[in-house]
Amino acid sequence: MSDLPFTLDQLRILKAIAAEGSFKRAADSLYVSQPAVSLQIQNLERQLDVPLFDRGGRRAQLTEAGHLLLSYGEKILSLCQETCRALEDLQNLQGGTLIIGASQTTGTYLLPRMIGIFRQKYPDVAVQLHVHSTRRTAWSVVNGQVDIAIIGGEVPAELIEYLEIVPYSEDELVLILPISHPLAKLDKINKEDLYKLQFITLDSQSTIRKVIEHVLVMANIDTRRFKIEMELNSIEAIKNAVQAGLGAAFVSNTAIIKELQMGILHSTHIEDVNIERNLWLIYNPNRYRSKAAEAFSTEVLPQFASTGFKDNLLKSSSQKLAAKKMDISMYNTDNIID
Amino acid sequence: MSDLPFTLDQLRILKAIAAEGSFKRAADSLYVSQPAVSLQIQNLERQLDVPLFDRGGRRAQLTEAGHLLLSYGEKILSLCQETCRALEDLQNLQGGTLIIGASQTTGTYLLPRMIGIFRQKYPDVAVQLHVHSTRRTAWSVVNGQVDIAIIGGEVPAELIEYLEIVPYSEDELVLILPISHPLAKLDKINKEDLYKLQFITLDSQSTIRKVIEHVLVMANIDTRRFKIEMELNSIEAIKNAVQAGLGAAFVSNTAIIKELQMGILHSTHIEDVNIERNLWLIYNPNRYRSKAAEAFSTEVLPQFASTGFKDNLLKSSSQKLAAKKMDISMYNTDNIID
DNA sequence: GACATTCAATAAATTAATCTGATTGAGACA
DNA sequence: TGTCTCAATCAGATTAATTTATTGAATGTC
Repeated sequence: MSDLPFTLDQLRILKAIAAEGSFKRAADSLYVSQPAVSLQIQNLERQLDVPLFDRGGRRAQLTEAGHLLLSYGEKILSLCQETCRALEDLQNLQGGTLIIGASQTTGTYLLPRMIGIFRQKYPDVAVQLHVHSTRRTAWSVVNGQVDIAIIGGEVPAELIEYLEIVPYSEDELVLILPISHPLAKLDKINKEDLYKLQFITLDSQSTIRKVIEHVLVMANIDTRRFKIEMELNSIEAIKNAVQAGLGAAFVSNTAIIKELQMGILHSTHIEDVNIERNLWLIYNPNRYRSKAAEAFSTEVLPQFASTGFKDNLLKSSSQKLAAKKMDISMYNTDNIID
Repeated sequence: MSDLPFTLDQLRILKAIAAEGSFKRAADSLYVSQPAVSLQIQNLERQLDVPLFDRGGRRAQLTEAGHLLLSYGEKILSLCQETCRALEDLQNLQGGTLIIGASQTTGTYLLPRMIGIFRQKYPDVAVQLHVHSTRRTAWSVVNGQVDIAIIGGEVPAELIEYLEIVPYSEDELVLILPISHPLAKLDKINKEDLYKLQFITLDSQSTIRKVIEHVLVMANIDTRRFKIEMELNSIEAIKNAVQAGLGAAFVSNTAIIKELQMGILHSTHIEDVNIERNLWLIYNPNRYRSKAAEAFSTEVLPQFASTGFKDNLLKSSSQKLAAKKMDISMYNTDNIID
């Protein structure tokens, strides 16, 4: 098949002969027989149609063409070595890239800490964090743009069959109030008090808001009576708005750790209501799992997971889905957050 | 014997699969059977102990390691080719190959004449002419697939530092009309008449069209008022369309020499407007320059060049850039012509 | 949902390439 | 001239690579 007039082995032999100064010693240094060396060089000369050695005496002397090929050959072989090194590095997590997807809350408050831990262990792996809507994140995992992702919303139905979806942990949503607010003194507030508040919320399509409304409606709270002061699309912006006294908001408790410590926000619960959502780990079981993704999954993720996650992970990976082929594309990218 | 974990043939196969997007098509393009490809890739994966493809379905998708090996493999293979060229060149300067790149107009009308002259002098040099978009041509020069190229468009900014770019000559663009057209009797036509014409043009992304629009707008002509009858992607097709009376078009005057002689097209100018573009000679100063390329540059190119080209060439080649390491690859190939 | 198609993996058989061991011939040196 | 070493050559064996044919899975079609 080969259109190429030489092989890497032939270059290696050429180099060895040049280094050793004799076919015999080159053969010894390469642990092959002397005829093997002779034949390969003959092949090489025949394929290139150029003599590479002056066989005047017993000493092998390179011709001009031999020198030229040797100098190129050394470059080629060293590139080959570089290639091997690069591949090894990739295996040993000395290089490579880990791309993690997340929705806003987890991407902002949870993953940076995880990535910090990972980077301490594997400083040579470049980590990228892609924060997008659940929908878009799921698509990225399916088509391989993202290795693994942690999301708070439901995976679009059409993608479920292409993904491994593992319950990762729970995210508790709490009500935050300005510290100056009269209700901020209480540890729990009752349902009726909710109707008196001004709310600052995310977009109505966001997962967090959907979860909240669902839980509250289940608890016989009429969310339609809520007064919504404003809708913002950033959790940081909501926190600042609440802090400035503009109203109350539901946010993940992971988002306000710092503010609670500093005493600039107050968080509280609603009597008899617990607002929680599941966080899910998703990955594509039909794709090659990089070493970096493996290390992140087994060494970092469990530290932040709820109990049972590890078992879930193992179970799910053993119940491998039939490998289905994915050949559809995402057309409308949305910008729904969280 | 081989300590090397891959062979050049395996790299060739890997590259073919990546290019063709399938094992089967790669096998066809290499003139081997499909199992040969499969087996070689399996060997490669076994030797490297790393999967190179995601075999999710029928589609072959490179893994991270696959991409890494591919990018190194391309470098290695291109170095091998360079080696061959250097060797060919050494044995006989009348042998060897000269590969010239060009964009559509120059490749169709200018270079064939140049190559004819060159072949008279050096009948044993095999000359290849690669006609592609400016962008793709520039990439080919950078990675050594093409020795020298003449292009009409701007070199992509990211490649400028890897190329020597020399102004070569000017290409004048003229308006062509069917001989039966009422305006064909005039030597020059005035601006207002342009708005009455039906135009046949190249794609709006083509260099020629960009140049034309730019010059006309500078001359206070509102190109948005032009009636565009059709867009074709071949200059020959445009000429035929004009000849058939379907409309008028702007083309390089080098493209219509024959038609003018035969009297089947009429060319004209616009009053007070001169549409010209620069043609550039590009080559890669960091690569081995073949004897054939040298001969073409010094003996044929000057015959068609504008005055001063020779000085430019000398000046530029003396100001040799520090050899920069080229470590990027071209990802999206475009098909924009000229 | 059944059918035909296409692609990649596998199996078995064939062919090609490469290696080895033994031998021969050609310089180098005493 | 004889001896020694090296490289070339030959025949046989081994290994590697390729081909044809087949299977199974995934897609697309009606």
